[in-house]
Amino acid sequence: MSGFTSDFMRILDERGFIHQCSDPQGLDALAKRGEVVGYIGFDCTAPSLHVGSLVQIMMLHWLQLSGNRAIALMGGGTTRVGDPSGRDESRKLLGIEDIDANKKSIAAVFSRFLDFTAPARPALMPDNAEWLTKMNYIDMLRDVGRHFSINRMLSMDSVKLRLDREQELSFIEFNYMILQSYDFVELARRYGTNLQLGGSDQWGNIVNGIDLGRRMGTHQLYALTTPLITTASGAKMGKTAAGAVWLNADMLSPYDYWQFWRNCDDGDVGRFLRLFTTLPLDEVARLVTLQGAELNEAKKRLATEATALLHGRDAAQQAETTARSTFEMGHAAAGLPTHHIERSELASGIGVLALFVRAGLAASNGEARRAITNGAVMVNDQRVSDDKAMINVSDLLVEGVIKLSMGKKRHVLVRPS
RNA sequence: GGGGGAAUGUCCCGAGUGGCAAAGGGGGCGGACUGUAAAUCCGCUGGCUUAGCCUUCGCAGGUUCGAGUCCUGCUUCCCCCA
Repeated sequence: MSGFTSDFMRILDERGFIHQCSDPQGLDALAKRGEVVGYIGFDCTAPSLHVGSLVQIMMLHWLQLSGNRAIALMGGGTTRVGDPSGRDESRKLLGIEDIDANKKSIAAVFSRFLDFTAPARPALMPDNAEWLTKMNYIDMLRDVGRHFSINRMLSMDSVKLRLDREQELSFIEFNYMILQSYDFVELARRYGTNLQLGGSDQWGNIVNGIDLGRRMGTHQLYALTTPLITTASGAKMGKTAAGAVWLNADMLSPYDYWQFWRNCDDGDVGRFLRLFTTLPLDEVARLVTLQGAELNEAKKRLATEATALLHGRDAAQQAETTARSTFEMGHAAAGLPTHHIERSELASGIGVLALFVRAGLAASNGEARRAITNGAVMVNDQRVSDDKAMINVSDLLVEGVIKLSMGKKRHVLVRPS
């Protein structure tokens, strides 16, 4: 598997990004000459991408860094159709305004990983709505559709799994792979794109695109997929106490993002350092030799480096400092997620239950009440045992905040305003 | 077109003789132990102004003191025959 001569392929290989590749040697040769134009499509199904997409984003990052061209394709068109890959049920069809809003919100994170203004080979961010929405049905069938064999499409995993389980697969979803294949061809024509990257579940769709390219007369196209990233305990990566691990700061604070990495399994540290940070591999090798409690140092490094990539060095540093003073010194660190409340409201007093719900630490009064019974609730590090307790201005610490804790890990500051 | 099954706690799977806020899992959350890890053990896992009240078993009606459970109609899905 080794023996790559290009920086791009060597880095991807060494850091564990490669699952399948249609022609490793051919791609290596292209990359060696800096001639790779690679893209990844991101559908706009939510207002933010989450860590699940981070592997892909990191590949684009390395692609550009190694002197090739990276394209982040927004799926403004394909999202209107919905990818059935790896799903048991059809997605709800999203409204066009939603897709548009999602797209804008998603696009922001890429500037952290890609340079769109570089003088040489700047990264690009087209939207497949640019061409897909202009297609005419008959032309589409004649130009593109005739190259697709239904027999073969039925054998593709994304389709076959649904059919085997006798689960509904609508015609619109069935068309997704055709659109994705066509994207590849269109990007090849527009920008000289020759590589599509993606998760392992995208292999079928990508290879279809290569096939279509051959039939429609493009230059040679390549496919490269990443392994499915799971945690050491086998779970799909990307859950935390706060829910999904979003990349947008307004949906998951840099502090919580840092915590996500800080809390990873021991067995994941090395792999995650290679995939989600840009630390040199010898440094990674050194970090993973740490044993037992010392491994925590490696986790902090992972958290800070990964957070720095996404939210900037300052935010990462601040998250680390906040974590240290919260967990290692037990203070109400100012950098904790903060919830604002009217000063007047606090003056007249607010019940603990309501306050914890407002701060997002409990879903309902009942849940907060149960948490109190379980001994999980603390105000200013004092355990609360009375669910009728009232919180008011006298609870403000010298820092002018009230620290709420749900269990040992979830802390929020309440600040009057 | 005919016949037979299924739909349960708004995360999922799943039991449920007319007395049911409804067994059991998984997942999640919390606690203990640890290292903010894993494993293990324990608790919690409809809502509320909580001695009580309210809303839940596909949808709409009905029988009954009382319906997840019985009856009727409807919707969706699956199986068999055509």
